[in-house]
Amino acid sequence: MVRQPYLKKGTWSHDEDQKLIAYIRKYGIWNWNQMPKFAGLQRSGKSCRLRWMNYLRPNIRRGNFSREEDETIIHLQKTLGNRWSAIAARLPQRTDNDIKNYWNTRLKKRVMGEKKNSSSATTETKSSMEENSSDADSSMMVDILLDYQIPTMDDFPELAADTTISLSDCDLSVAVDDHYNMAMDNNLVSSENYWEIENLWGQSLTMEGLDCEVMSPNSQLWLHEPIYACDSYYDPVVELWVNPFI
DNA sequence: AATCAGTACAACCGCCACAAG
DNA sequence: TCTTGTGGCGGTTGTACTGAT
Repeated sequence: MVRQPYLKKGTWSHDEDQKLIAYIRKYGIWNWNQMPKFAGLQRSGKSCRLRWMNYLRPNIRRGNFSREEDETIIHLQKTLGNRWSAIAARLPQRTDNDIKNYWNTRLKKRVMGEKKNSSSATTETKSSMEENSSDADSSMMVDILLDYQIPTMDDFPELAADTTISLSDCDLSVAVDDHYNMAMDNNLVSSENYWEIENLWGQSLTMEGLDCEVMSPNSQLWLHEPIYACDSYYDPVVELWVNPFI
């Protein structure tokens, strides 16, 4: 009988965070299920992934949602439903979990309250809504987001695509996916352009010059996999976090 | 100071889609 | 075609914090 290794649950400690950050910075993301073992973490791959995606990943903005963000979330939730990842893709630096929590704890109540008020007040409806500046502002913001047009390779002549490219799974590609879908719906971009763009993101995220021998016993297995380049995730904030402890 | 209730946020769970063998 | 492994998503729960009593 194979004994399952002990897997820690619950809140992450500072030490665990540092281990995960340091490991990903050094070796990139190759396989969430295998990674914790080599990073010295007694966590499930899922737990590591979640922690990284929702908390440790660079360029994440946390808390203090602006009024524009509030209105954008409300609008997008109205149009897209509870598709938090799709909503997050339209709100730079916000995670789907963050948006979901924010919606469930605050915005939902606010919207419900507004609904109650609006249903009780039967008279002043359409005209007053059009005059409502915050609504107009947020509508404009949503329009801007939905109208966003993806750049083509012509916009980046300095990045002629004759290099070897491997695609990477990252939020940027998710965002590109969503923008692509929107753009395709609006006949703004061809499929050829899409792959050029996807490759463009991929280029900056492939790994280079890693010391494979020290990564893991089965490093050969993942050497060919598309992963985050360690340095592509460089971020001054993470640098601040990591360096004092290495 | 202690306790309780409400709130915000972190994390887990179960399900699904997809790719590879 | 089926099975298995992996990653992603949304719903839900757990936990820490804060303010009221």
